[in-house]
Amino acid sequence: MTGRVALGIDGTRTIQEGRARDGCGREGNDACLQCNLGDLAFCHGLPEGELRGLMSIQGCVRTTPQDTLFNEGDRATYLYSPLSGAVKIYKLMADGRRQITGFFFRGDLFGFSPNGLHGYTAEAVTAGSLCRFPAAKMELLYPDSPVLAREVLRRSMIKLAHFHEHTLLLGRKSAPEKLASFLLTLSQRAVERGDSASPVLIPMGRSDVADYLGLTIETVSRTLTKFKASGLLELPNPSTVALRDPAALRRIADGGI
Amino acid sequence: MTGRVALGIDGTRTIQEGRARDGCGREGNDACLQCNLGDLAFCHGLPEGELRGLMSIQGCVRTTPQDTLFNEGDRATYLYSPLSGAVKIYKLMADGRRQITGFFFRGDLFGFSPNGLHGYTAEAVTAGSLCRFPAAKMELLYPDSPVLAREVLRRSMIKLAHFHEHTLLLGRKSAPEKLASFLLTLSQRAVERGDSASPVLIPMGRSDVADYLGLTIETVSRTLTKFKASGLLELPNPSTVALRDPAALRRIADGGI
DNA sequence: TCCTTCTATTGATCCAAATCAAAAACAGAC
DNA sequence: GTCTGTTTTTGATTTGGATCAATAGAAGGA
Repeated sequence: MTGRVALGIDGTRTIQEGRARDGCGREGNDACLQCNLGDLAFCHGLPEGELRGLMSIQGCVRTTPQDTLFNEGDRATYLYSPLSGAVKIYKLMADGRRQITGFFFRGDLFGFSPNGLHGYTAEAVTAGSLCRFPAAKMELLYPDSPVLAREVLRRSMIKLAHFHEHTLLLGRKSAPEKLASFLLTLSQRAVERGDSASPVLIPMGRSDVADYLGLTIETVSRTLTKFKASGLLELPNPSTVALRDPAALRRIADGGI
Repeated sequence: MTGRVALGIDGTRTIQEGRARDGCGREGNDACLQCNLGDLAFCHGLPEGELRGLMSIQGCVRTTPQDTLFNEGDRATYLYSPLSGAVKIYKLMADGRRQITGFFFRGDLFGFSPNGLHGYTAEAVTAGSLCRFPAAKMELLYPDSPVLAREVLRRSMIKLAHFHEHTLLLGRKSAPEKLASFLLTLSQRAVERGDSASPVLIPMGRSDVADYLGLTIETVSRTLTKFKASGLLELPNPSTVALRDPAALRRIADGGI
C-alpha cells in the first residue's frame, strides 16, 4: 500500500494522494519511459514533444480493493489509466440501487467529464496501480498536441461504441443473453490486453456483475450454473471461467434461437 | 422534398444525396452564414479561419419521416447536425428486437465512429434538414482547428454523460421511473433549444419511446395513462404532453418513494 | 485447529412488465 | 362525409426475473 488514505464516513478508504514506488513507476520526468503498457497506452506512439508534455504532468496512484478514486459530484481533477488491476465506475440512486456503467483494465482510459464534475463514482475492484493526469493541464496540452488530442477523441468514441452495445444489452437482452455477452466481452478484452481468451479471470464479484448487467446476484449465479450444466463453460472457482463452447455462447449472446 | 432517394428492399427510403434548397441553406461558401442554429451549433464561436475550413466541407440533407440516413455497418462517411426535425439511432438484433440508443434534435451532433463504420442505424423521426460534414475531411481539420477539435471532444463527452444516465435508467429503473425521466429529459432539452418546457412535443411514436426505454408500447401507454389519472400530466393528443406537476415527476424519476 | 464473516449457490414464492387479444382513436385517401 | 389502415389505449393472462429464505463454500483471524 502506498499513499495516504482517509476513512470515509462509511468506513471505505478514499485515496488522498499517491506517491510512486516500485511497480507504479516514478512520477514525472522519466516515469513514462518505465511504463510497461506498450501499445496499450493511449500515449503510445506520441511524437517526442507531445510525450514530454504528458510526462511532465503524469502521476500515479495505487489501490487496494474498494478504494474510492473519486465520487459522483467530485471535481473532475484527473484522467486515469490503469497499469494493473481493475476499476469499476457506477451511479447510485437515493434508495441504494446501483448501476455499474463500466469496468476498466490495464491500458483503458477514464475520468472524462464535459462539465468539470464526475458523473459517477470510481472504485477499485482489485489491488493495482493507475497512471493519472490532471484534467485541466491535459486540456492545455491539446492545442499543441494534435496526436494526443486525436487519440483522446478516439478513445472517447470507442467508449461511445461500447455504450451503444451495452444499451442494447440492458434494454433488450434476456438474462442468458446478457451473461453470454458479458463473458465474451471479458474474454475479448483479455485477449486485447495480451491475456488468454479462455480461462478468463472475473475479478469482480457476483454483485458487481449483477449491477453491471441490470440483474440480481441470484440470477447471475443461476444463469452461470445453467451454462455450466449445458457444458458451455466450467467454473473451477467463482472468479475463473473456462469457455468450453464460445461459438454457442456467441449465438446465445446475439439472440440466435 | 429534396435530394435523390432510392427505395431499399424493404421499401424504406434511403437518402443518396442532398442538394440544398430553401430552408436547408446553401452548400459550401456562405452556407454557415445563413445557419439559424445560433449558439446551439457546435461550430458557434469558432475563430474565422476554423469556420472557413468547416464551411468549405459543409453539406446539407433533408428528410421525410422514416428516411434512413445510414445503416449499421455502413462506412461512416458523414457527421450530422440537425437544423430542424428529429432523428433516432438504433441497433437491431437478428430476431428484430430493437434498441433505440438516442434521439437527436436541432443543434445536436451525431455520427461519430471510432473505426470508420457506423455501429447503429440512423433514421428520421420527422421531416427536417441536417447539416453534414464528411468525417474524413473533418479529421483533417482538427490539427489546425484546436477550438473545433476541443468542441467535438466536448460534445462526445456530453454524449458519454448521457449514456451513463441512460444506462442507470435501463438497468435499474422501473417503468414509471423510466417514463418520468424520459419526459423530464425531453422537456429539459426543449428548453435548451429555446422551446417551451411544458407543453412538450413528443415527435416519436409509442413504439420509439418503448424501444428507447426498454419497455413495450403497452407499458408506455398504460404508464402515461396512470400519470394522467394522477394529475401529473395531460395528454391533449398522443404527441403532446403538458407537465402538470414536474416536481412530482422528478421525485418519481429519481426513485424517491 | 475452529470460529466468524463474507460470498456464492440453490430453493420457493411473488410480482412488474411482457404477451396475447380486442377495442378505440386517429389520419389519410377518396 | 365514409372507408381503410395505422396507432394508441385498454383488458386478460402469462412469465422471466426479483424477492425472500436458507444452505454451502471460501477466506481470514485467533
